[in-house]
Amino acid sequence: MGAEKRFRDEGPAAVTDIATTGRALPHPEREQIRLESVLHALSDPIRLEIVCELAARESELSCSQFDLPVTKSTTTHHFRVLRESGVIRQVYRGTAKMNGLRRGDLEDLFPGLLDSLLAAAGRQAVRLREGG
Amino acid sequence: MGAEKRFRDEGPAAVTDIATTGRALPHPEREQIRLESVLHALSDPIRLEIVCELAARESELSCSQFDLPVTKSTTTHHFRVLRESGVIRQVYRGTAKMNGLRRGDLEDLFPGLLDSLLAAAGRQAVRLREGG
DNA sequence: CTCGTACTACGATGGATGTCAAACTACGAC
DNA sequence: GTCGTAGTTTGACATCCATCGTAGTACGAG
Repeated sequence: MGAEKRFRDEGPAAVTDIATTGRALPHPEREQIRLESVLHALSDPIRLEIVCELAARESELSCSQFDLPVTKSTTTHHFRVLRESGVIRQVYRGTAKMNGLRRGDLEDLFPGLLDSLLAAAGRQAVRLREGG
Repeated sequence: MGAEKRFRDEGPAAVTDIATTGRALPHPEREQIRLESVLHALSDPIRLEIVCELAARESELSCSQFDLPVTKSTTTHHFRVLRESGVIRQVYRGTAKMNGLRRGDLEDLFPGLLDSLLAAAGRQAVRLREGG
């Protein structure tokens, strides 16, 4: 699927995002978010877990607060997929990178979808835990 | 992600599925359906289109009734992914292979999810058509 | 039995994807 | 400035995946 290549060549001049600290991160606009990309992003167990965790706590979480069974570079990769698909918003705060669900945008584009997905994931988690 | 290999070695003796004609097709049981697999299946534009079409007409459709921009072998591939993920049920009727959504099973496992997904897909189709 | 239709199976292929290790950058604290 | 923490980048690698073409199988009609 044609994932648009993105560039990180902005010098210190091009700070487009209003982050609390430097370093801008490319996010798709709400209108650019594609359902297929969202579904693809959530079709990976680790990314689904991240999103569920993010939904459970209402607040934003830094990448390091997740206990994931992969290395740091893989973690970076998964968070980037989630961001570039439009599922989460990432902002630097000092040395930490805070992650938050883009609830509003997703609800606008696909009403009810995120909640259904989270409910489905929760249900399955229970089902798998009970079933052994 | 680990798709369980399946076999098609049942001789003329093992007709497990109650098809109108021979040839059985392996389907996952309802309890075996995984959310991640469903999302992965639907994250492909062609497969999403198939599912939308299948939902629009309430009836079952044969593979050849879809006008897809890929060859026959690729079409076979996509239908198999949908079947093996538990999204559709396939049954042979004569030389045709009829496809139907597994609405009941999916609703049982993930209440409301399929409708949200279909609504989201429909909404996006409208949005993309209008936006050019 | 033969033929046509509908679909499958089997490679092959180019591109995406998940994973890691190692080296690197950015920031806050001291 | 130096150090440690947090996250990135790069390159490598194995696997997966969508796609195709060609050859093959299954079934109904004649």
